[in-house]
Amino acid sequence: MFTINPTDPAPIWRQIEEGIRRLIALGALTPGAAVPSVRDLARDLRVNPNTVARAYQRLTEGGVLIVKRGEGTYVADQPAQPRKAERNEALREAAMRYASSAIAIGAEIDAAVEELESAYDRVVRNHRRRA
Amino acid sequence: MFTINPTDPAPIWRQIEEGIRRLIALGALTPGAAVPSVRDLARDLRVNPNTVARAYQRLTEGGVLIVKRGEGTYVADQPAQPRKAERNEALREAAMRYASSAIAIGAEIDAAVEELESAYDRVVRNHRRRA
DNA sequence: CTTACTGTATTAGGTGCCTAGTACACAGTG
DNA sequence: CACTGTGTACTAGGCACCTAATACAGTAAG
Repeated sequence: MFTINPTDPAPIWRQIEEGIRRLIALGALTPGAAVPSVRDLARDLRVNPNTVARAYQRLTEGGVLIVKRGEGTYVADQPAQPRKAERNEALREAAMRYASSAIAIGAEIDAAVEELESAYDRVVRNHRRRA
Repeated sequence: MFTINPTDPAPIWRQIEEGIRRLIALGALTPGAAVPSVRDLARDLRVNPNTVARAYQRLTEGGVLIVKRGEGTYVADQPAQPRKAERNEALREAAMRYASSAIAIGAEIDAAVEELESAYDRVVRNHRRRA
């Protein structure tokens, strides 16, 4: 599905949460589709089941996933998207972090944009390849 | 000088380290310039002196700062820059994190680029204003 | 019913980060 | 000399995160 980066300062449960959201945004996970069981995904990612459960729980609270207890977890019929204002703010903060890092490294904006486009391509290609 | 984001999952000492590197890259801190004392910067950022000391120590080990014990800390005459290969890798990873987040949010690449350019502008302006 | 799979909850332990406090060695100044 | 301001080092405590192990509740299939 996706990978976990242990060196990333972001908590693993957040990486999983974002990974699921990304797959839905990319269309790799469609409404009603079954999501891997907590134990399966934990084994795949080599992570503790509790960590996966925490991510799933947050996604369920957020209206992205639907849990059928004893049966499994599924993508909601209409996966909830953050409000426009929240999306803009989240994007702005993410851009700010990237810009700060890039400038600290000594990268010009052109290089930063180019690398960003490459990254976008890579994520989309990676998705299509595994799909 | 710069600000600390307590909600950022990145450790504070790393934010400080990056902040100093950013100021040098922007020209706000020139070679030979004095850097705030550990206690002063700690008071400004409302952070424990140990945390600032840790960042300074890493920057000193990296050849970015020079410490004159009992006197103060200064920007090295020729601040060390990471190797080209390392810079590219760091930029690629940062771009990947940004792209992953942006896609998960549901942002198109155009919006991501636009927000990135805004962030770059903001960082540079903010520097010139305080300088 | 038994079995095997779901999600969920609880407890315990280890690690990294941050804070707080204290102490030491060095340099400059009155 | 004493005093102040440097960087540095150490200990102790609290917190978030991750892991590990175990147990419980619900669903489906044999």
